[in-house]
Amino acid sequence: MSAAALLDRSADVSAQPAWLNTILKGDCVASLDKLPEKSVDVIFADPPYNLQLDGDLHRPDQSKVDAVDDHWDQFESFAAYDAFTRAWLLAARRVLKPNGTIWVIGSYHNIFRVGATMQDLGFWILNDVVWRKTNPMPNFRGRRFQNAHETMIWASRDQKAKGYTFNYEAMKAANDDVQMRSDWLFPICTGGERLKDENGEKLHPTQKPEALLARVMLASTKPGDVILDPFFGSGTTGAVAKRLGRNFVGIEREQGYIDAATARIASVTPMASEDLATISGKRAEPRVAFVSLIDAGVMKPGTTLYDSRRRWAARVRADGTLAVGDIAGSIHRVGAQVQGFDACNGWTFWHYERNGGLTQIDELRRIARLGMERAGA
Amino acid sequence: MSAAALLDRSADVSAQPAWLNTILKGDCVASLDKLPEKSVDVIFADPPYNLQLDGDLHRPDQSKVDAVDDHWDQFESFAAYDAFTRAWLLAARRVLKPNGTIWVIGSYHNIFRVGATMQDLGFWILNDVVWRKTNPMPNFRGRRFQNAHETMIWASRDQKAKGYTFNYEAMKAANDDVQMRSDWLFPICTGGERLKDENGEKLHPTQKPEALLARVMLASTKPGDVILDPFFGSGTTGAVAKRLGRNFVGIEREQGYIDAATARIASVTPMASEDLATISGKRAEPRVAFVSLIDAGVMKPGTTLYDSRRRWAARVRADGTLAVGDIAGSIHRVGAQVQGFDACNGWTFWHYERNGGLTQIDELRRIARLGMERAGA
DNA sequence: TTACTCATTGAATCACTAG
DNA sequence: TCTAGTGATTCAATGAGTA
Repeated sequence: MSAAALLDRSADVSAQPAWLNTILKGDCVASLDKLPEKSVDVIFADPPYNLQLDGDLHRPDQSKVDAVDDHWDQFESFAAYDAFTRAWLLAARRVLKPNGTIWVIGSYHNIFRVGATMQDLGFWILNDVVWRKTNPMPNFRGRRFQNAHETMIWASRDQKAKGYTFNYEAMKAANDDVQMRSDWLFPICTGGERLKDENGEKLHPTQKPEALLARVMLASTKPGDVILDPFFGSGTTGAVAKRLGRNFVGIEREQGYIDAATARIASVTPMASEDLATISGKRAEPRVAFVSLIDAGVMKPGTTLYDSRRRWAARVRADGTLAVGDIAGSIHRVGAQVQGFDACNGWTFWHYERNGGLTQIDELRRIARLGMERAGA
Repeated sequence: MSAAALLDRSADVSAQPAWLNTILKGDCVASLDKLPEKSVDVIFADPPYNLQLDGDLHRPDQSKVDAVDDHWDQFESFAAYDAFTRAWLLAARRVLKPNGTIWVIGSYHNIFRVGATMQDLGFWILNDVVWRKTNPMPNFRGRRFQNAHETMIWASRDQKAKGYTFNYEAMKAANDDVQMRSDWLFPICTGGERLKDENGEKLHPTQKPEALLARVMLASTKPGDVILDPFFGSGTTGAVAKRLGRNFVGIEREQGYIDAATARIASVTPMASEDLATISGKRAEPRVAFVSLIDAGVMKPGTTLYDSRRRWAARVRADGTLAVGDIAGSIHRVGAQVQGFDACNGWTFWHYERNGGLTQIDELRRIARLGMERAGA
């Protein structure tokens, strides 16, 4: 989307639902049920794992606990946590667009149960991403390894949903031109970023760093997308969304957190849209048919094309197909056939003679695209 | 245990059960049921990952990826995999000493199900440990993050078992005198360490590096302890156990793997006991991504960067890319493009304004590296 | 012997559009 | 919804071969 279109969209308030860029107060599942289905692009969830179990929770068969069987209580609390997890994930799934994705963050206390439940409900895991902390809390007793990371699960709505957003080229460019890995290094949230209450104590026990949320959104959303956070807490998701030109919806039960998050988000200045622009790879470029090069006169029928090492020579025909001996077809099919491969990118495989050397025909496609832009195509 | 005591114990063959330092052939659960209860100190398990591949995958050069499609990795459903997991974990738990611990390694395909089942059965998770690979396989289609790690769960037999072995001081000493973290960096198993069959092909599709097993054993076992591996495969657990003066028991179904593992272990020379305390893992040079400077707040989106002679000015964007007019990309690509070169080291080419003069952004990288080294990057 | 190029490979749940 | 066609996509190591 161009910067101008983005501005238009922001200005057209009437087109936005009332819940956009607000915090819904109340229970997570009840609030999710009030949102329209298939209405958000990405969900970021940081669910609690130290649930205070309600007193009205009973064993399925009401039986007396055998004092020897000390697994019962454990099982009971796991079962309650699983039920809670299942309920909010189901409600969240209804709200997610078919090509939307969900991020859930957790530690070893809960992430395995959450991940298994996500799989059971049909979510399709794309990656598990490790947040490595530069400055984790030490292990004071010296009885375990220092717990220096948390785990995020990134999943699409279901297995066949392939159209999710992943800004591959931007992630790669940001990572010194090699693919972004599944292990990310960030400091924990401290200092000025950490919200404090009136006593100077930390407001929220698990406030996430904005850099973590920024990476999540830059990787899996576009400007103008809607990001839902069903456990909004101190509002990091909302603050980062606003800064990065995205829309948010928060759900939170406690008024104290809602007040703090509202003030926090109000003080955020959105970034200039030219700083939000992102690179996109060839996939986003308009398609060019090989035959249109012939139509435009930049490629003449009868021209001979070669692979980079002149192992094969092909003749361009008037209808935009190539011929090598008995083999004929598109630039891609013929390129694949002569090499004995299933597939081949003809644009980069075939070359034409220019100034005594060989030039990829992809160069001609680039020129054709410039012409298309001038024509406003 | 002193070295002398260890020698005594090795000499007293009659005190050792017949199954010690052998590979039991057969089904995992059936073989476990034949072992006496509470007889092993540590279990290391590398169960099938239940990969669900859909068709072939080719590299950009059209070569086919040799994926794990072995029959032992095929399960009909999540329910079938869960039943399998539950069965072997239950059988393993009976064999484990009350103060014993268990390690299970997996990927996002299976580890969440395994972890939840472990909790259901009463195992008490001590840590989840991330194995970060220095040289993971890339994501060839550019549709996800590079899957650059696997996860290990380390758990005690139950919550109240506090007497498990954890060699805290040895781990700390091996890690430059700071606590060993839950994220470990090792290369995958290649080169001379990788077992080959008679055709020169990899013998086992998922052979683990010895360095990984060595750290597991140095952390959670003492010399003379018994380590059980119920999915023995190529026998890495046995080879490392012998080298480190520990005893092993393996369980494996396929005779081919048993033969190869037996020969492999026979060729291992045990380390001198006085050397056992001084081993540590390899460490790698930290690499800094430009975007991490933004994450850390030392570089702000919207900042203008210049080359040393201010011939070009570029704007830093939120996702870690640079923009000069229509040109956008990584610090390296943009530096190359404005100069008309094929390549450019953006770290030394671009500068930022400081105290009225220009400073290389490489200076910021040096600062970031100091922080990363502390995090064991 | 050294330096360089080129081919190979590893636990992988790896497209998208037009008709 | 299905089919056919286009065409996008890789990092770190090892090891063989060559200059």
